[in-house]
Amino acid sequence: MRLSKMHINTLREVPGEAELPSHIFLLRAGMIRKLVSGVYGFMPLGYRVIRKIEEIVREEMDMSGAQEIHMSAIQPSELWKESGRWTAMGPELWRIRDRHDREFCLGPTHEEIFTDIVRNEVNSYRQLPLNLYQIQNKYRDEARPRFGLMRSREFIMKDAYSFDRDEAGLEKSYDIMYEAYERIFDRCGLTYRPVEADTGAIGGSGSHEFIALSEVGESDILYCTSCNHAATSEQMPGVDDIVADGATDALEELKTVDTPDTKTIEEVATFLDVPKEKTIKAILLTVYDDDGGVKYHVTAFLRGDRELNMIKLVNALKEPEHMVVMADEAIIGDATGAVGGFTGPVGLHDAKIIVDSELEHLPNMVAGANELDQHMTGVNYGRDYKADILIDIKQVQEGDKCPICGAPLAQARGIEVGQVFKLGTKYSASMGALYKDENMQEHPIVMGCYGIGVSRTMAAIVEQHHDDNGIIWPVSVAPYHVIITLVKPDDKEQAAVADDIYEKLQSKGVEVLLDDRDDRAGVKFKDADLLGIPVRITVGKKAGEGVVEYKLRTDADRSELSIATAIESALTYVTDGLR
RNA sequence: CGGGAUGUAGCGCAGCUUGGUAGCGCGCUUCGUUCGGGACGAAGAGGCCGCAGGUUCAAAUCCUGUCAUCCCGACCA
Repeated sequence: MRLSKMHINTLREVPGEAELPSHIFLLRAGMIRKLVSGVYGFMPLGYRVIRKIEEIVREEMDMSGAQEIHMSAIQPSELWKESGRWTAMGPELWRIRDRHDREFCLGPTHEEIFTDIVRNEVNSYRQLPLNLYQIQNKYRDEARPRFGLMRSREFIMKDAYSFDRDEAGLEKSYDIMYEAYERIFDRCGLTYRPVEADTGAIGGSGSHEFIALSEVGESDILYCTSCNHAATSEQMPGVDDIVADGATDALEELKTVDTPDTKTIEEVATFLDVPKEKTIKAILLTVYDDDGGVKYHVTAFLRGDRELNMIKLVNALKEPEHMVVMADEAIIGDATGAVGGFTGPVGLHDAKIIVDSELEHLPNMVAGANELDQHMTGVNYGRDYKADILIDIKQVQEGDKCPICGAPLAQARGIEVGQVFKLGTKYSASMGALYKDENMQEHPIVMGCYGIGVSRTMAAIVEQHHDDNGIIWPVSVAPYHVIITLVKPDDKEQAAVADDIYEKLQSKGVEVLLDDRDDRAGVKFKDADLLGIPVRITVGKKAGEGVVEYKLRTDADRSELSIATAIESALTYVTDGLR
């Protein structure tokens, strides 16, 4: 492609809306353009990158035995009501109506659709296992779209669904997808880590997220420095501190003490001169029903220095996440006897009491007395209060113990580029996707689902591969492999050499951009760097002597090579980059 | 959904306090000189100053409302 003919518009200045490198450079390079908040279009070079990523995904999916289909993004509400997610998904589900006032949604994911297809078309165990996938636009009406392609309301996703006759089959399908995902992200040039993940609203029995490591990522992960166990910070199980300091045996008497103006854990601990580990923190929540009415109140208790993990709490309550919200202190106080800042587990009423498992073993704690300016000391689980639910609800943090081996955990941030789920029979059972076995017995099909955010992967690649001057695409996803910078397009000798290299590389299957624009050399160099084309061949002054300049985008050095050697080097580099 | 900020040319911004003919830089067009790391000069084109009300002789500027965009938080298959 000749740049003089290509529609491209690079920006010298950083658009005000962009904060992150991926967002800034993709906009500046003219690869993406925003339509409205969270909705982007892809321009020629950007769309080539998307297609490269899609092609890698396709190759690996096809090689893994999956078959590509294409379903509509428009989905009838009936299917979602059948699965129960029409209400469970909440406002993120992008709902639309047709002229007959019939309800639809723009698909945020396609479990319902694929389950529907399969229940209509699969009857026999002979048709299993089956893995269907598509690459298509998804819609989620995000509360807060951010960072360009990183969190958008419309995005490109590959979603795959596996159908097996039993758990053993699912395990196999899951492993195949897991391995395909490793190959896909390897080929995209990403540094990533698969981590154990929460199964969220989709439900199911097991899941991994593939996290592209990046400081700007929105996902928090924890990984063990010793055994390599890794999980999202929401999912990492807490390891309870077991206190065995002798005091364990001697349970103190329950006493109420005056603690004026000590609403925070910090203040209480300081006032009573005890470590925060000896205190109990209360968190008040309200669970709402579908009509917006109060279903019941919840008081959650944790050791004072801990943070609540909302995901664990919601999972323990078995309620849809968006129905559980931090409570209005005044309302919940009247209903349950809690007193803001002085809430404790002793003497509450009309509230579901959920207690972090750690507290079961911690003796003689300090907790709110449910009276203004008063706390209790010597609070012991079992003797003084009991939980409706006693379970791990604490947020695990860097330095906490690995649940597998006990070594300290390290924390990292990253971008979730893929996720694999073991769905089990959640959808097949509720939607009646059944197969008959050899004995004419009907069973629900055992499902898995597997997603890759294609457009988000593009952003993640840029986050990991850029410098101050622009993007540095890995060869595998670069919009073009080689850019020939023709310094003086009107110099016949230079133009001839550039054309020669252009033709020769293209004939070998290399994708080449020829920068024959009537611009100064500096402008072309800056653009080449911004666009991130892996190999640059500059045809300039010495073209007449058969010498050109060869430079890799990853590399600061340039070298002068003969035309033939430059072509050979480029070809080798590109071939190696494509593996 | 809470908090904060911003809407003026394709992009980046000034002007608003103190109302009086719409500005700057980049980009774009033309001409000339330049020509290997975002050149220089000259001449141009390009605006419902987000939108709607209000105050006023007069509103980009003051007031009210509204919409949009971004940031922090909440939320996030």
